[in-house]
Amino acid sequence: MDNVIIDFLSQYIELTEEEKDFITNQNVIQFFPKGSILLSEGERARECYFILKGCIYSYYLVNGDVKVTEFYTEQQPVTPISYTAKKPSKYYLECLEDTIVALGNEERNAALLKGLPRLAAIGGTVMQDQLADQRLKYDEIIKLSPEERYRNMQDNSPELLNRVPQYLIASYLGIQPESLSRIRKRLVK
Amino acid sequence: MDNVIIDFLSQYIELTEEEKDFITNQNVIQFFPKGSILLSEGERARECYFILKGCIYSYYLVNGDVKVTEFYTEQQPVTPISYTAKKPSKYYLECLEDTIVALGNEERNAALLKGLPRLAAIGGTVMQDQLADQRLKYDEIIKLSPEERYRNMQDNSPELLNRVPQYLIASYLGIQPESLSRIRKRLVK
DNA sequence: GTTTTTTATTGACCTAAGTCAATTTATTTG
DNA sequence: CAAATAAATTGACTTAGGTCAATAAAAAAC
Repeated sequence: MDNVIIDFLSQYIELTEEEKDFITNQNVIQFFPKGSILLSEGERARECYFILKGCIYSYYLVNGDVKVTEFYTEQQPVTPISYTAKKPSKYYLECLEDTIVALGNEERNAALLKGLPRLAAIGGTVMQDQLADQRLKYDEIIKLSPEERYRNMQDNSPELLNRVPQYLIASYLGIQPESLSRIRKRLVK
Repeated sequence: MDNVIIDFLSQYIELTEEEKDFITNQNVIQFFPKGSILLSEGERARECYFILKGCIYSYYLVNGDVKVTEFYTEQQPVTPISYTAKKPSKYYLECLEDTIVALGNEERNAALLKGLPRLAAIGGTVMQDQLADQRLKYDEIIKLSPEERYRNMQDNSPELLNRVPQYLIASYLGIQPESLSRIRKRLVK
């Protein structure tokens, strides 16, 4: 289970066996059952997560309607804006499945960096990658119709489509469940 | 003119007069006339920009159609994905007005950091802010209709609406110029 | 394994945005 | 400042997606 986090870091840096052990021992692992709400609107996040197993999604509640903005799965860091910005969150984080995460917070991350200063160097790169991903996601929404974005999901992340209920996919695409149902019908032809 | 960049940095760090002078002297300032293309699709960006005066916008060309994704104005850093990711750009950067920028590149930024190591500390914060902004922009597009987003622009950045031709605003909102014209007509009532 | 609840589909109708063409208004440029 | 070009508006019509209600299918709970 723990090697998920080692695999992730190994994309950015080569780790010795001792370093891997150190990281593994520092980790605080926690299990959340499906439906657990990790962060609510108005709350200030004091922890960030790295998903070892399971799925988390973020959403806004806009006059009672759920507006999904992201799905996170294995090997993805989940860093709430309210964690870095230190102010109340405007969105929710909820487990879509039973989920196992490695927990981060300020003290623990500081301790990890102290014991393994080489990690500091990759922090910027990870964030750069996240920023680039986020920009590309935004750009895609400007460039493509909901139907085209659904086709992109079929091509690029078909596993998500099986994992996530369709009405949440619809919300993620910015449309109603009925419309997604009709898009799917159009596409099978 | 130069104090634009000092003002920007002062949001994050307090600078002594000597430090301000040092930064000002390090700056490479360049003028680009309206219509200059700073980056083209397929090109690899080797420079990043900080806008002292003027306006830059980024856009994709999708089968001949311009799809605007961002407008940058005074006191904003413009860091192309292709600059950090070191691979060909998928979008264009063009000056909407006569524009004056401070130029950054790897050597110059390294020299700046060497002379003023305290600056390193704020790099992460600037990037965190940019990531948070980018996420919020994305979330807004999921949550709001084109009309609502136009109203948001009226409230939050009315100066942009005067500075930028309407057909580019339409593209930025993800709609056709005709539709924006009709939205505007609806709203005056 | 049957009932209950949740999720997905379908139909009928509505509406915002798209498309294409024509016209008006602003901006450039000589 | 007149001509040329670019930008914005308007009209007529199409279409993708929204809405509301009913039904079907799937999943969860007992």
